[in-house]
Amino acid sequence: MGRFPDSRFDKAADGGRDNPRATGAVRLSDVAAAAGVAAMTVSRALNQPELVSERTRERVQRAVIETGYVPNRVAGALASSRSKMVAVLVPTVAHSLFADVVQSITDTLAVEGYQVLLGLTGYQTEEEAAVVETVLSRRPDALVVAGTRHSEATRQRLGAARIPVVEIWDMSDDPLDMLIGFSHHAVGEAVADHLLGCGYQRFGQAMADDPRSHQRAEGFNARILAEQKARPDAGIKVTTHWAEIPATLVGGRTTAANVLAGMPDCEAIFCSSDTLAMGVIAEAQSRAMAIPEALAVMGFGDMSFAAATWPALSTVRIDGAEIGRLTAAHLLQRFGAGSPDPAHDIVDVGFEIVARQTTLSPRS
Amino acid sequence: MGRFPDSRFDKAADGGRDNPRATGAVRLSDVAAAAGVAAMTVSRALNQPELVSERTRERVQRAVIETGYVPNRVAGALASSRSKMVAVLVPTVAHSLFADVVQSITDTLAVEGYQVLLGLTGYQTEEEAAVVETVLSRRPDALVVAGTRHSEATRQRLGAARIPVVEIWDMSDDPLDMLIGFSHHAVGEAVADHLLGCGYQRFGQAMADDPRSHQRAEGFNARILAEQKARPDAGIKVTTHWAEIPATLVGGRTTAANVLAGMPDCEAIFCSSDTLAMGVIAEAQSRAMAIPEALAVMGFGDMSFAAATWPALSTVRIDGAEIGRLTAAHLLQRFGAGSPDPAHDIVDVGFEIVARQTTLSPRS
DNA sequence: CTGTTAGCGCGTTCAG
DNA sequence: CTGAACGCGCTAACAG
Repeated sequence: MGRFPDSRFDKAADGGRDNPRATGAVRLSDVAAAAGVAAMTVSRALNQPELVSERTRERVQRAVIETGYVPNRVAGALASSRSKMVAVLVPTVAHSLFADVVQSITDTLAVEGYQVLLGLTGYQTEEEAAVVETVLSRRPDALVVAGTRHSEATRQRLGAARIPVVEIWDMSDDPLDMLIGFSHHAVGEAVADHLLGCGYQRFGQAMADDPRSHQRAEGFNARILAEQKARPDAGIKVTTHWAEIPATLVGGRTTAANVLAGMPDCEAIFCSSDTLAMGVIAEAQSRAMAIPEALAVMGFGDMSFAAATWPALSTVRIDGAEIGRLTAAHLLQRFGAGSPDPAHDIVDVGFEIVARQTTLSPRS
Repeated sequence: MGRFPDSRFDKAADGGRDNPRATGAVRLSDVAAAAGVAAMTVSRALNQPELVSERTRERVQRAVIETGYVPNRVAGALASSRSKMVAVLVPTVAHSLFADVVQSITDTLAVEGYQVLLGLTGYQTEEEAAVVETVLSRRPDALVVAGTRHSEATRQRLGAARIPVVEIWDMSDDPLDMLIGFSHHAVGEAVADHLLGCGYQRFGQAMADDPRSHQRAEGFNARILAEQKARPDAGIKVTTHWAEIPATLVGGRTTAANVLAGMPDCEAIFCSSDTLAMGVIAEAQSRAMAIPEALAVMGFGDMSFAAATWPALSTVRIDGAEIGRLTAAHLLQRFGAGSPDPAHDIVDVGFEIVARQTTLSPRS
């Protein structure tokens, strides 16, 4: 009582209601009374209208509007053990890649009446464990998590939760449950192959210092080194520089400067994200280096904007929106809301240069 | 039963538990039994440890680990009518401005044990109404909403919800409850004053077609037109072009092209967001127009990255993170977690060029 | 400091 | 097609 200074938070100030209660909110039974039916009938009229006669349905709807009833899904969730919430765990939402994922999942689930419970894990496994626990305490109906590297505690909790779990944005031989992702190592390889195919020989990397960027860098380097061995006299070389996370334009610019300081004749720079690529491009512009004539820039993420801006910019494209949509579709399928078409178990994540399919593998 | 094809979703397959139940999850009473105490004691040991003797507390903690108990906050929320959730409603999360807000609020609330229920409203009042209703059905403890223009239905529901409501990112003479914002009209005016002060005379605007950008454009135009009247022979002119939402780099580039087509001698362009500004800069670069010598670019949002990239780029800066932190701080204060310092009712939203304070005005 | 009782508001189940 | 009883898992309020 009186936790808040102003009267609107005093529960006693419930106004002219007949039966003032703790929350002061309109309940199902209030609507039922107004409509002259049982509470259960109101519940049905709202959730399974087809089971209720049209006449009662109308009376209920009128009563709902009259009373200003807003269903209490907390109670509903407890009674039915279905929360209509999906937890979405991403490292950060302040990065366009993940922001797009969250946007897309949210939009898609909203259509089916699901809501998103957001969990931001940072890039640390430890923090993820804490977020997983809090999030699971809300009993979401499903959980989407970016990344496949989890602490043992997280794996256990996620297993015990007995809900569909979808790992996205990475590859794994041992998925927790379902997986919609791709190999970042393969992305790096594909980028290297592409650039080698273009005839470039002196490469720089401007990579964010996060686990998945490291994988892309490794894939890239592996291919470059292999080519060095295959053609030892071709003058192929590569240098890698790291940008602090979160990746920013400034970070991209600084890292580009570092790359060019160490390798002034660098021909092409591979960046771990679109944001960094923009920074690299900025640095190039400020040095009056034409793109891509003097310096080719390779991004990662949905760089359609950059591609349109600098037409010659090559880009590995992963459509975050599309990943989101697929994710949601699969979740819904598991919920029984979609068609159980087995063909949907094969997912093309939408690479432009790299195209790789992953299989949904429900835990046995 | 059997809604899911694989057995892990069959509730009967509860395994070797002594007392298989609907959800199959460990309950408070299970922990209580394991610890040899009453359920209530476990609840207290977890939520108000200071009220429990150290010895029982330890026994409980051991039992929690043993059983792998994850609290059910759905039940907790129903019983206590405190959900420990804060709803955050923004038009989109696929825009750096709002993504930063969400990131910041989430981080800050997490420290106090609150979680974010995300609601994406699009830019439409109508959609907002629907999102408000669904979100309120989860009974959040508070609600943060971007913008001050709401439908009548929304205003009513928000009022009836009897929770703290914080409007952010805009100004209003008639706030629903609390308000942490600023006037977009004033931002436009300040930008115009700044550019006029720099001696520019021929202005373009590249604005996103959303309500708040319109306000900034109006403020800008109002000042420019006033100056025109004051100095009719100074050759001051202005042209405004709109970019489709969501704002993209490509949109910025296209809009810049439109501006320059209609006003080839344009000296300065005011953009409604950092993203559009980046696109305008790109277009300028591709035309070999030096920035800011040939064309000055003015952004809006946290363009610290761009400022570092193009040092001469002027920018009205609103620190999204800071807004978030303030917002959260105020929420927590209302929750009783912060000090009820009345000085906190005055908030500086952190403009660099425009500095304006707003007052928190709890509804009477 | 600990335990007991009685709901929170709704959905499930089974009768009518 | 509609209704009544019961319980989801937890916490408020009180009693010891």
